[in-house]
Amino acid sequence: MSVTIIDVAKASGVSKSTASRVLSNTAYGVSEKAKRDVLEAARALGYIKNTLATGLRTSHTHTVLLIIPDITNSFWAEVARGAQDVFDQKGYSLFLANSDWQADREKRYLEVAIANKVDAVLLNAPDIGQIQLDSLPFPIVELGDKLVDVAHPVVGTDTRKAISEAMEYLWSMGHRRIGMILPSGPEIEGVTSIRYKAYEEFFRSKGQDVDKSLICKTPLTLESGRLQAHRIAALPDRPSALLTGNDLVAVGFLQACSQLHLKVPEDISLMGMDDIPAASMVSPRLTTVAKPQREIGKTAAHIAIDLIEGMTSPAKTLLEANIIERETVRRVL
Amino acid sequence: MSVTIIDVAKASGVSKSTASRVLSNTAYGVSEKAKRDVLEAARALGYIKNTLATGLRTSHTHTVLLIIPDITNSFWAEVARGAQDVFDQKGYSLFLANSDWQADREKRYLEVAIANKVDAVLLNAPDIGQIQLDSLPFPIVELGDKLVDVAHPVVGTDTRKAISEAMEYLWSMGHRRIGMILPSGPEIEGVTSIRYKAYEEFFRSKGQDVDKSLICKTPLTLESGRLQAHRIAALPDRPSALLTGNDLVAVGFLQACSQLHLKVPEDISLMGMDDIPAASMVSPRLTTVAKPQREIGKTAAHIAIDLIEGMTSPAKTLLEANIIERETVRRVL
DNA sequence: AAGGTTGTTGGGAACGTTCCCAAAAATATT
DNA sequence: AATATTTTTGGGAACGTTCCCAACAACCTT
Repeated sequence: MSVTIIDVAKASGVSKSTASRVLSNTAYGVSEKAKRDVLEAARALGYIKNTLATGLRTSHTHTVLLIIPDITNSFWAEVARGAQDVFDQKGYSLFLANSDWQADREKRYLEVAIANKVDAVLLNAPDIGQIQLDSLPFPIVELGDKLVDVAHPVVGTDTRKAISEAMEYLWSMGHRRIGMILPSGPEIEGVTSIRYKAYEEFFRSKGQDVDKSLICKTPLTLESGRLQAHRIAALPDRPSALLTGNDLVAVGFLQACSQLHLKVPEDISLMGMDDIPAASMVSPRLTTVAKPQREIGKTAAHIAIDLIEGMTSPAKTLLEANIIERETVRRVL
Repeated sequence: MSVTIIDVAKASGVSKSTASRVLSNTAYGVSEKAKRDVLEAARALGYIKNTLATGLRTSHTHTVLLIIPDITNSFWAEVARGAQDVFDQKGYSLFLANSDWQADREKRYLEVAIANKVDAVLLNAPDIGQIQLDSLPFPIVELGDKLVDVAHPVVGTDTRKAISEAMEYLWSMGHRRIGMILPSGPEIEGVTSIRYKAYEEFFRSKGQDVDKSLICKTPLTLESGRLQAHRIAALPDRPSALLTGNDLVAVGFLQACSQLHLKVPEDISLMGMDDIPAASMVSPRLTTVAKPQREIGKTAAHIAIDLIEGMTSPAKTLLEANIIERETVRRVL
């Protein structure tokens, strides 16, 4: 079939042991000549190591599984790309899995991970209990903004800071009545409440009370962005700026605005969150706060590699979002 | 360490041979009782098969490598998703690789594929020679619109038909002067020329000559879309409709239009290609011809599986694009 | 009841590595 | 020159499966 280490050994006139020593660069205690001969023979024969055999023997596969909700979502695609780039560079191969937010699929993929003896797993899996994750035979790095401390490292965005910087930006542009659209649905990881808290905290720091009528919870979809535009347009005393839970909502809002008698940013300023590709394509181009998506993937990958190599790692890494100024926020007097 | 088939065998009081027989459902010639006992023991012990060992023994890993240019590009993300879904459902795991259009990376990944003994490879790799691909120890399915016949199956879009349907659509909306923006750059796979041919052919079928001044070649980016808008706005006798090489160009065009004295679709109709997510988010929402991205991934996966299982497969599968009517094409008299 | 047939079973080798251990060769020490 | 030390080497077992082959049991035949 394919050329094995034994073929290489024979061709270079040494035993498979020595051949293995040089080919797995575990090799100190091998003569220069032997080294050269083996390497030469390997190259000549086009030897490629069978990683299955290596993995079986060493239980070290140089393989990692990435479990994300949906690769089709640009956020996760960026995360995946970031992770892939560093794994690739470090000689690891990446398995990909889309969970579609279904706990049973997440679980099944973890079995795949065990079966394939991966060295580590990166995942976003809000639905899987910690107990289950802790008993796995490989290190885990979680992708998300989890608040609670868990046994494995988590890397995500510093949402609290992101919100407060976005608010500060709007404030600095002269906005005082700032509305907010929060994600509804099951209170996973306390993500909604951390946003709300940051919002409240911001106003408190400015010596203002929060006006609860400026806040609404809704699923973060295009459609609900449109709906909110209609609602807000009809408001007697509408906010001067709006911070939406993600870019999709903001884009939906924008779409509805062109039909309505609402102009952005003249009548209302709009700020999104995530910086999806479309954010720079709609018009006016959407001002938003970009999560460091690719950076999240990269950091998670680095942490995973550290963990694989037996080093310790930070329990929680929260990366900073940054504001992308475009055309949907205007300065008011 | 983990529980092996021998543990299961012991626990159920049979030999590893019988245990293997039932656990690898190669099992006819094993008593009902033994079957039940083994299954029961396996479940009780939480046995998960070591696929490395299986792979080493059988050289069948139930593993596939997908090499695409960039997962961050929604087109490829969709293809990946489609492939993943069917592989997943058929019990295959998917390795992901981003080549960034670099031939050396493509080659390196092929080595990874060999080293990991994958069962098949799906790739888009215009730069890799056929000779290299043909000598690989696993079936290959190529993703792309290749014209020439090659030794392995190709699945892609029927570009010719897509163009001619798009033209027909514009024609049916009353347009007669239809401009086209073609991809420039190295004439890979003859993709540009097939588009041009379809364009020419269409006019010929309508008994018209093509007006070469309506055609331009340019890299398919946002920026060149903007540039083209400026150029076309200044044209003395501008086309009534424009078919762009992809949605990105169309969106760039659209962006520039809002500053210019050019209204879409009132002054000029616009039709994109690909149906990227942003196409439905810009305003006016972009009419476009959608390639069956996810379907391409699925089909390629099915073909790969057929190939793995020793069945024959169609040499070339060209899937149909379909027109998504939105708001950038208007009917003229 | 002896032989034949079918159905079930277990032992052992194999897949391609790595790694332990002991042997051999080279070098240093007295 | 003999011994001690270090360096380099090769044989064989092991990783967890599958699969070939032979052995055994059970059931039919006649």
